[in-house]
Amino acid sequence: VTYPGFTLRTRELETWLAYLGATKLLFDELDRRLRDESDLSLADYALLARLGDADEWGMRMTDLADSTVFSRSRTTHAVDRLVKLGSVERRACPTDRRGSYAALTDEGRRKLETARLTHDEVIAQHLLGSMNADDMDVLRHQMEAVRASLEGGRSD
Amino acid sequence: VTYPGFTLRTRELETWLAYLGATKLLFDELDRRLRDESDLSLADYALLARLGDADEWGMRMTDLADSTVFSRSRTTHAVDRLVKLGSVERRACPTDRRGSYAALTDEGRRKLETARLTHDEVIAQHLLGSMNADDMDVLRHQMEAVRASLEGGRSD
DNA sequence: TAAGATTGACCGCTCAATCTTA
DNA sequence: TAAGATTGAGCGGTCAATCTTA
Repeated sequence: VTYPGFTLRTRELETWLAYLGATKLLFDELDRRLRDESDLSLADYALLARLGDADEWGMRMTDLADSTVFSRSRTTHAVDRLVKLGSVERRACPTDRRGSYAALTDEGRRKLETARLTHDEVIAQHLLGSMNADDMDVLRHQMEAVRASLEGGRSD
Repeated sequence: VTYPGFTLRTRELETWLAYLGATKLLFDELDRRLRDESDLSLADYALLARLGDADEWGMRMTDLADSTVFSRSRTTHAVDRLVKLGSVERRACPTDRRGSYAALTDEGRRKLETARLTHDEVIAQHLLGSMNADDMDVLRHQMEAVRASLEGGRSD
């Protein structure tokens, strides 16, 4: 289907442009609402949400980076900021002295609970608002295919 | 369907996370390939591509900003950089002396032609690769609904 | 008074280099 | 020698302030 030295057809280009534009608007809106209402960027929220799913010991930095699709250095910088803000704390890794854990503080957990309301509301309203269960399944499968097609590269 | 004080269900959350992760991977890959092969960021490419669709006079800065979903100031900064690189030139607006036009130079047009190959290849391979025409229509309609739900806010 | 556009300070992200332990 | 993680310089984007013309 696809080859070097080739050009997108009209339907393909329009699909991509619709996806690009809508996605930028959605991410920007979500980021803005989280900043306004919880003083958190979308990237910060993604990190806290991941840590909220982990147990009380938190997660290894590398796992946190992988699960958010952030680079290692970005994860280090962002976690450092969240530590300064009091939402996250670091812990040594008992089994591998190169390793480092990040975990939510009580304050981080509270902040996450509040921010989740904003986050879920924006996603429900603007992304999922016009979709039924079938639409969601279609979108999810499409996106899983995209991810499968790309997985394996990332690092830092 | 959606209200404040509410939480995403499993299917909804998984749909969003699949979309978020795949989109980040795709945008990062596209940005990386454009930088490697054409020395252009994805944002630069979006601007050049829009100018490439305009006539030889180019576009007003505001129209360029709106069509790329960038803020006005970001558009100014980015166009300034592209002018320095020789891909874009500025022109005065004859009918409104507040206005400013940006247009491709010959070099910009050449650069766009090359970059378009990379751009289209990545999109065709990783986004559209596993879709048929119906899938594309579904995705496009979903994304148009998202955009409609968000349109009207942006400025700077 | 508002619209088009720009400016500069600040901040987060990327990249390459570095450090430490496996 | 490689893996986990961090560091700091450089750069692009945001935001608020500003300038000019409508």
